[in-house]
Amino acid sequence: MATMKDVAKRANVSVATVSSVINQNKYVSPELKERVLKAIEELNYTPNAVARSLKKNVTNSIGVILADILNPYYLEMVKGIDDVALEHDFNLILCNTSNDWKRFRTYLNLMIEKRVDGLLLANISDAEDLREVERSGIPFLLINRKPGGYAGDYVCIDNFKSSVLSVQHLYEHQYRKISFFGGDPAISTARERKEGFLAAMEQLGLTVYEDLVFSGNYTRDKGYELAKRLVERGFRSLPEAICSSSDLMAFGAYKAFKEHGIRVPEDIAIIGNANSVFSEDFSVPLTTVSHPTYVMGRVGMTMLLDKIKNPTAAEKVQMEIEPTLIVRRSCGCAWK
Amino acid sequence: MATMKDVAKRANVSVATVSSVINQNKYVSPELKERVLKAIEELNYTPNAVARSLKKNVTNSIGVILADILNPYYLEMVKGIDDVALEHDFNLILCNTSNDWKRFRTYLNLMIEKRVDGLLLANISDAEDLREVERSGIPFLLINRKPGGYAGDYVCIDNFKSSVLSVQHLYEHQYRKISFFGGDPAISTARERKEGFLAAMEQLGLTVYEDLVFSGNYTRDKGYELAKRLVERGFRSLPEAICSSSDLMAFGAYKAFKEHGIRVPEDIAIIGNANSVFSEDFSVPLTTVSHPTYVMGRVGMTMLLDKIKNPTAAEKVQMEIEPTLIVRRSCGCAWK
DNA sequence: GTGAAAGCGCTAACAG
DNA sequence: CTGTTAGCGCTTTCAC
Repeated sequence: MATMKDVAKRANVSVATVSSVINQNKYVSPELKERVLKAIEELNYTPNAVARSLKKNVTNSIGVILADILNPYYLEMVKGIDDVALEHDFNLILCNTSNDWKRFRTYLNLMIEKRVDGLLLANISDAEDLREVERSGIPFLLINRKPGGYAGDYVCIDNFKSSVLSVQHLYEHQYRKISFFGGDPAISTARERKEGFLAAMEQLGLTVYEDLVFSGNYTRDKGYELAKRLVERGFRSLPEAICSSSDLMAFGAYKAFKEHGIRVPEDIAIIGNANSVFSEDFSVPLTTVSHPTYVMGRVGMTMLLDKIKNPTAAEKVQMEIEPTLIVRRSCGCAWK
Repeated sequence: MATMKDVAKRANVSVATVSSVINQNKYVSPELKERVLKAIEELNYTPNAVARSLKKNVTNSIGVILADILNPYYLEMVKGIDDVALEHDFNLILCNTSNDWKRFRTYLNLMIEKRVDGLLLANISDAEDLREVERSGIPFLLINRKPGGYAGDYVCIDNFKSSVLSVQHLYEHQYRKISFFGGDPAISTARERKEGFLAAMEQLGLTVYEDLVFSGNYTRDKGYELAKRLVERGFRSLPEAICSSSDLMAFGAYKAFKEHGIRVPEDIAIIGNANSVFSEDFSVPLTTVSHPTYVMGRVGMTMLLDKIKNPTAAEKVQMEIEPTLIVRRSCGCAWK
């Protein structure tokens, strides 16, 4: 592959001149410029970004660390990140930890070795996991997840609010006995959604029945299992509505109810969370909460680039993006 | 950030020795090794992969170019690619072209500048688009899509077969008048699915009604629109079944039929394609064809790494992975 | 076994 | 304005 030296030789100029015309940061006479451009063309020369990175100590690449790439929830977020990155000529190095701590460490180390200019971490629910990142000195920003009470920079969805919206809507439907299907308490978003549920219940003066509040994970199977458990306690003790922390659990719950002849929303209402693809095409169009993940990605990447450009800026950037309720049918709207 | 020189100084050895202990490619006496390791620890030294890349002319990174990252179809594929990459200490640079030719060129150029060791292209349906890639000399492999009659290396799903499976299954249900909802003919997978449909129809001796064969795109809206068109021609002229090239179009078609009181599968059967997430939770559990995209990703990355390791290997690697039929309810199974 | 030194391709003083 | 040159941090001969 042709190098700058080759170009310089062919154009009969110095490498400095070649560099100047490529970077357009110095005046070069039209004649020389012409010659250089011609040589570049003829040699099919492409600048070597590796060499440039070594020299300038900047790689124009960002490491994006995700807990689970199979989760469609992250799709729009990644697109938002990527769109902004490209606008600034940055590249994304994708790191999927598969919720595996060892994999996380491996990736983190690789990112440090590769000298990424910044790190976007979407997998941190525990401050402990940040130790190594901080030690590296690489600018970073938490996105989507964050440890409780985290004082550093982050951008995320207001998960607390997402549950509040759900509970309020169910309340307006006159439901009073509401069950909560929560996620994994090890994950910050799940903790926040639960807190939102409890706070909303209290604020509305509703009784929280301990045996109707569940933790688990965001999967369909878990929703199925929890609903099944509810059903087995007897039809009479069923809650009037379910506030689910994920759409997937809502899907699973529906399946369990259906198997037992319990109708949604006639016998029991359900609200999901996160507005996943296809939730509209669900057996009963799912009422859920929409999370602006694309915006989160864009904002996150923008904030990170700011930090990189301006590392000394003291002000913390903490941002929570507002979710919105998407009313469809599973909550009982258009039925009652 | 500490460099090798710093480590060498602190350990009172030469940089060559430090390099040797890091790469473990030369004998170093236990004492020196000990000292070096200690210095590395104390200085929190991390090797600079940029410098190494420059010297070794190898970056350990692969550019993955996708047409549309929002399409969940690619999720498992990317995971397959990433899993294999990590096993070999490679990183993925994610490039989402958003079906934009200019973006593709921009990314391609960036990948060449960054001197990726290989390119995995999931967006090529036209040989023309490969010109620049070939000129770059970077090892590459087409994945998922490929130009018709492409003679280079690729791995993809047998899309032809996916339609054949669908038609055969519909045939077994005694459906004879079958409509085809196709994708964008500019995309290779759509072309292949259509060819498979036509071939299967012919092979089974079924008549292909020109006005029941549609091209469009894989979206839900398009499915809705096409079904609507069908309905407006009159109930009597409706086909018995629809072979859809995508699940999304099947979802859209269902919606249109439902609005007109046409039942699936009682009045008309539908088979989707690609087994998207949630197709099981669809209003009528969708019969569809499963594409082993994770396997495709793994195989693709493995093949590419082989090419990188062994650039002179003359043999072409062309692989088509078999899809499988997923029978659920929309085809009429468990009803008739 | 260990170290000195050249050089990967580029940028950025610094001279001229 | 243009060219010379010293590195960026690392690997790898080649001597000792």
